[in-house]
Amino acid sequence: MTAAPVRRPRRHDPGRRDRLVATTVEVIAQAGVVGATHRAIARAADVPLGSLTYHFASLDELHTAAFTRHVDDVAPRFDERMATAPDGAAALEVLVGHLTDDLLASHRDFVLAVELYAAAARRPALRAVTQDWMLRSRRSLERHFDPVTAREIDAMVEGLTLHSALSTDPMTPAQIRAAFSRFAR
Amino acid sequence: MTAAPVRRPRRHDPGRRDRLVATTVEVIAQAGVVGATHRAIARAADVPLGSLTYHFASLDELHTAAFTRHVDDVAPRFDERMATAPDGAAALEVLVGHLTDDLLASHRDFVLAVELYAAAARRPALRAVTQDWMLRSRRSLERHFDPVTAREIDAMVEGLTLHSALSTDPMTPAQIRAAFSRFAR
DNA sequence: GACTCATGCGGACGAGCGTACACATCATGT
DNA sequence: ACATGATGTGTACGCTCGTCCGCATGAGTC
Repeated sequence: MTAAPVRRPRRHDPGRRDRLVATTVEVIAQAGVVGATHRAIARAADVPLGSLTYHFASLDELHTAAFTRHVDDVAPRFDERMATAPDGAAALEVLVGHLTDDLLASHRDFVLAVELYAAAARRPALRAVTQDWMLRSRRSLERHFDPVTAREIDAMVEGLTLHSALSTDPMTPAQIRAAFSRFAR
Repeated sequence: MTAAPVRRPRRHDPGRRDRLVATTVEVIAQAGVVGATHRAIARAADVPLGSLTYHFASLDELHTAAFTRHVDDVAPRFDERMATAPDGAAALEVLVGHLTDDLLASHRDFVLAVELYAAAARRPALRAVTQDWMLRSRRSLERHFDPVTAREIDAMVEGLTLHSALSTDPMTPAQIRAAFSRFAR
């Protein structure tokens, strides 16, 4: 009797490519771009190593696809929240919620943003992804504010996000609200 | 006649440790933390590979020393500039100059900042370095503004830096000046 | 001048990496 | 039923990496 070789059953898996991109986003969030190796991603997605080079020509391409996906996931949600605010004052209040509830709750999104910025500083493809994200945020804010103000608010959101995520002494919701109230008409 | 082995002359080099830290800062600025390997740093500093492990127990320790040095280099300069401003209005104008002249000119400092943030999200030692930097910036701003406003300005500087460095469409000095004027009393 | 030890040097080791590729499998069109 | 090509799998290659370590050197001390 020959021992049956331990063999993972072959799997027909349409949409694996998409699933790999989604998994890569999570691996980057957990281990950074530096930790998002072919092998780490393959392990996380439970696929063989060779599957990655089949679906993506290079690791860079996979990273880029992951960041692009993340932006395409986050930007529309932000836009939707901006769209539901009836006026500028409500929009500012949405921003307060965005910074207190969402971002503080998910270290994940902060890591993804900052990993993208660092990678974008060195890789033109990712710089384009970042610029797209910034532009979409500004467009969402322009639902309620003029372009110049929208840009200032966008910068403020970025800065407060950083402070909230890395500070020992996070700002209170009241302080954040006060900061945004500078932009009220 | 035996060929003389090509041998770099041994060098007595006091302060090599400091020089290695300084070199590491530059390598990180050029190639990111990911590119700041023992070998890359040794090459840049023109020292043999073994010298790095002699002076630093691990690569992490060297990276941390590099970021610490960078903060100790940048923070006092910012504080000095704030100290020379006679009043709040002048301080805001210093910030405009800081964002238009200094940061746009040196991609270097932007890369170092964003690399630090990304690394800090994962490594407690670097998080402490980042928090120290943030605190010192706020203290500098408190020379002219109350603590709450100082914090808001600090966040705005951070956000505008990001936008200036990564945007296709950088803000004009006039726009930056207008943004900071929201904090004038 | 002899001793000592901090410092400097170069090579080596094992691990993990990106990528390539030969082969297995199966959905699909005929 | 068969052919075909897209998809899935396992393994191997060459490379770079962090770290280690034996040895060389020479400044400082007596």
